[in-house]
Amino acid sequence: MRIVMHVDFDSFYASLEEQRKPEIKGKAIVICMYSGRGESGAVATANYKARELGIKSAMPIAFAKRRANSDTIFLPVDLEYYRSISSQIMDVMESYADSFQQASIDEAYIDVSSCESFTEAEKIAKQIKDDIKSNFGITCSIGIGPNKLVAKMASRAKKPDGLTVVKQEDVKNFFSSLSVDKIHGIGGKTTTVLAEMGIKTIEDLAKADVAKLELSFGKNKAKLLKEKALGTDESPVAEQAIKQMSRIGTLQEDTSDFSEIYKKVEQFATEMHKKIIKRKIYFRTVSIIIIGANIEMVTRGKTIQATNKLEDILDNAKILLKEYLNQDSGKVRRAGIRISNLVTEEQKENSGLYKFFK
DNA sequence: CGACGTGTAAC
DNA sequence: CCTTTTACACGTCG
Repeated sequence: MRIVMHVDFDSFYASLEEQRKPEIKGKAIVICMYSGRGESGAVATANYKARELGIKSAMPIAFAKRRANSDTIFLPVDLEYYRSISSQIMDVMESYADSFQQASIDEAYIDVSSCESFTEAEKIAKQIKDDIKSNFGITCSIGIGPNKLVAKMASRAKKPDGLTVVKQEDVKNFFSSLSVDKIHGIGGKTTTVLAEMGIKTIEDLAKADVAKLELSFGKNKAKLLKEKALGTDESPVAEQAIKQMSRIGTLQEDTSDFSEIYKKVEQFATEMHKKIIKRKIYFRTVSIIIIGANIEMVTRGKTIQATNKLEDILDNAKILLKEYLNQDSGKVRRAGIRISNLVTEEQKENSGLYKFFK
């Protein structure tokens, strides 16, 4: 039996800004991602004061400004700073872990199965919270459960600065009160379809007929939904191998001019190339990502032999972009690049051997 | 089955 | 009025 902890830093970006700018403490704070077109952009994080005004992550900045009052602070993201602090906190947390998994810049799973009991795990959680608070001046919310799914849902149950423990025998009771959209992995679309089937609570979902779920969701997802509703999750706490890498950005203005768009793609490709060389990663697929003036996203990709050369990204991106602009229509608002089908050096060598012996 | 493009979801 | 990055599942095509 495992004991898994999920740690979630409370409105991380906003908390860090508050921490280094004491004069804004106590105010509504909105951390913004600007696209480079004046005030256009989206909200990355809003602190709890700002959330009370109805300002939420992913909301267009223009919307947030309408909801803001004269005391609301708007700041641009400083990702480099957040990343450096995040990595320091991750190091601290990892020191408490039997195994560790960073889930994002502000979330991590800590396997503490070597604890004799949930009570002991809870003590460690308190230590972690104190440790983070005294060393970095921010709070976090922690959930403890028998697996990652339950731990994650527990950490969300009480925020900010929460600590929630859900033992195996408490899972059923903890879940029964919640609506399906509280399950990690069930978003708006799935919730709507489930509601049409008369399934509203996690309890409803746990009792639902799998065959009926399969009609709407397909075999795989139906099974997954059912498992989640029962609080089952065997996935281990372990760092996941990276499978793809992408960069995308907004153009100065909407355009269908090849060289304007390619300039941006080239810039992203160069940055990404540095990263894969440093990490000794090879790729097999190059894709361009295009978001039109209508905000619809399109991707066009091509798979080749494993490589790590910048030239291979650039050449393929160039071809794909030309093809796209030739046939498709409409102006482009945002453009970017993705490499996927990532392989390690070793995997690349092996695929070479396979070819050799074939 | 692999490749490709889209949709859903979470951050 | 519209950000960024990653993962995964599904349908389709050859």
